[in-house]
Amino acid sequence: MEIAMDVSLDPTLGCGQAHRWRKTADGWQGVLDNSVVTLTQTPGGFRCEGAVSKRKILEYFRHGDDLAAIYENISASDGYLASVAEACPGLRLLRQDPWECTATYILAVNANVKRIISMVESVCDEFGRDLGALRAFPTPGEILDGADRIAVCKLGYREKRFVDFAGAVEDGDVDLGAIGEMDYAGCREALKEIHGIGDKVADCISLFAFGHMESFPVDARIKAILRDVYGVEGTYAELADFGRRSFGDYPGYAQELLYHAKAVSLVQAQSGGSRPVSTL
DNA sequence: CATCAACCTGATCA
DNA sequence: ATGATCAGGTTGA
Repeated sequence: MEIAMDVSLDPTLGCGQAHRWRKTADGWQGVLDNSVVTLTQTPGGFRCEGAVSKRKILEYFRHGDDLAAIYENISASDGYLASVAEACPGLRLLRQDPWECTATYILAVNANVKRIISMVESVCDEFGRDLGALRAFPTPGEILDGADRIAVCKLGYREKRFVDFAGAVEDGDVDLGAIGEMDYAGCREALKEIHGIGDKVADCISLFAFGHMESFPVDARIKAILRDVYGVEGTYAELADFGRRSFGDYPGYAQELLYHAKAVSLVQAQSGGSRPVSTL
């Protein structure tokens, strides 16, 4: 199936917002709507091999986002971001499944990308349904049914949080559908009620699963960029607010671009690290 | 309300 | 080789 879209698969699937995409010789392989799919870049978008509906693909890649308009808006807000946007065309935010996104970001706490991937994969290997080349991300029920085997996944102090979250979803104590109906502030607060979810993870889930564009997650990397490039330091709330009022109408996209720019070492080339550091 | 040590695990660095 | 430090934070005091 051919998908026409303004998108670059490499930064979009490889930037760390989703944790199960792997670049193989054939293209990007992952699981979408419980089907194994392989995505290959084309000039006008990408080709998708696998049993998934076009509707699901378009939804996952946030087809409605007008990337040109978003990049233009962001670029007008800030010179550094303009250079980042120009250097990284086609980076899209994804709309991830709320359950999987929340569960994986509970695992992502205080761990590097490699470790996050290893934890997510081990959870899929241990509990997920066999889909052929890959396994599905497990359902809450599948995790609870095999909870006595959870130790093999080596989740550390995330283990109890992960199983407890599965139980809360299964029991209806956490209603992700209802959280999806909330505005950004409500969504964020509701997510923070869940043990193991703090400011940063709540913002990631608000952005990557619930599509709240005003979310500006501040992790260690973003914090370093705000300090080194913008000379800003402060508490989580202060830094997130700085991001929200500084980068146009799409703070979430701005955050993802800044994050990716750091990944490709643009910060050193652009900042020079000469600006004074101030507090808010 | 801000600060801070403790926390599982695995990788890197001295 | 073996210990310190750190990595996409959160919690609880």
